[in-house]
Amino acid sequence: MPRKRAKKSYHHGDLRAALLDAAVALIAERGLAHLSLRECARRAGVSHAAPYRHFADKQALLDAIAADGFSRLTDVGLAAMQGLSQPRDRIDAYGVAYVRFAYEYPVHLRVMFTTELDDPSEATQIAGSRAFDLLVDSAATVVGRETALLAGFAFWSLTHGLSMLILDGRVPPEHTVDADAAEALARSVLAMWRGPLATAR
Amino acid sequence: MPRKRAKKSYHHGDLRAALLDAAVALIAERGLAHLSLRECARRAGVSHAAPYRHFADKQALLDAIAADGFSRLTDVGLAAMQGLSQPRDRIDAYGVAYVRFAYEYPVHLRVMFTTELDDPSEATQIAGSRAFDLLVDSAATVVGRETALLAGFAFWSLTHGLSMLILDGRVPPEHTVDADAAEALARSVLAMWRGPLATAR
DNA sequence: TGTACATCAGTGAACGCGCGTTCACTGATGTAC
DNA sequence: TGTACATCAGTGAACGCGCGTTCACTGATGTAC
Repeated sequence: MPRKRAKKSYHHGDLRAALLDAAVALIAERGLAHLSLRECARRAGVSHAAPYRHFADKQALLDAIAADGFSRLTDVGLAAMQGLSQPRDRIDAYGVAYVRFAYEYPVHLRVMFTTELDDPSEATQIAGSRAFDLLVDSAATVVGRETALLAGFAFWSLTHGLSMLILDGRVPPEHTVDADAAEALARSVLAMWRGPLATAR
Repeated sequence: MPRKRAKKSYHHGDLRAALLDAAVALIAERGLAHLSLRECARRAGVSHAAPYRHFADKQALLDAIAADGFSRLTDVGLAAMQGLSQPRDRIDAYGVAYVRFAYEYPVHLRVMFTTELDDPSEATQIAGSRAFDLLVDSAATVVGRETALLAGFAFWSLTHGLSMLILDGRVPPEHTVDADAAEALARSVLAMWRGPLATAR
């Protein structure tokens, strides 16, 4: 369905976005291994050669999903931290937002961290670094720059691990009935750990 | 190459194990999406129909890798905990062993937690539960049974997250030059967090 | 405002490929007597 | 120990399929004048 106009034209309007949506839906249904450009084209209501006007090849499609995911993650992280002045609060907020993002965009998160994407574009690598740097920078304001990297990794491990376990269905269903439940689980898990980054609770 | 004998017989000797090895190597090289039974057969030096004497289909091969991985993980976890009397030490040892396992068997870990495996066999599910229960049971001896599940999840998240980040190459290379370096990183990360499960350090 | 034209985003046929799976088969193995 | 025979683990041909990618093409779009 064209986004901007409903003309009789065979021009799609926003095929690129439609293909990305179709790809994400397809991966959600059948898994990364069964993603196919032809099926994406079919779902977007377009011939199987049309995607090549927007993506050089299949890898480029995956790359776009990853880049999109990283920039969304950075966005929700920044949004969650906004208005909080205490560094510890900011980091906690980022962690909770991370898990919520995982719950809401599971396919994106999986593609962001898949090794099926052979060589990510520079844009994707930069977007990925930004999401992580945001975390390390925040950690630095709490523990100091010299241990910030390690502290950032530790925090990243915790939130990333919880996110992956949720994605893989390893968490009892009652903790993931909806995004709010997942977020509550994230808060509990973060609270279990009283590290140098933890807020006094 | 036959394991037991070097006869002229066309019987392989241990084709099942050879196929599993080939599959793991193939996934390591090309990714899960490019795993193919025919290529595994080729690498095992056998006709493309032979694997069907050992695995019902491609999913069954994946399932076997996952089950194998879970049981290995449980084994290394138990081995690491053996001889340690302090519950906190035992849990820490399990976490370090987990990360080391991830470094040494990255393909197994990925298959264990992939959603490409549509419906794991009962054996695989049981093996998976055992690995996790080991963790929760240990946690229970420290924090008590009522919060053990949550504590177990938190600890699992941390070690699993760090493992996945290592697998995905998100950790600076100097921390993963070998298994010992990865293990040292695991110790540092675990040490960053002083939770109810943490050893007094 | 109208028109000529370059550009762009689609089409549909065609290519070659490797895959999963089935099937009838055959040669090797191991066991009962 | 020797032999007959059931079972087992391979073979190789064949099936149908969907895929990624290319190509010459055409109709729509937007812009310069």
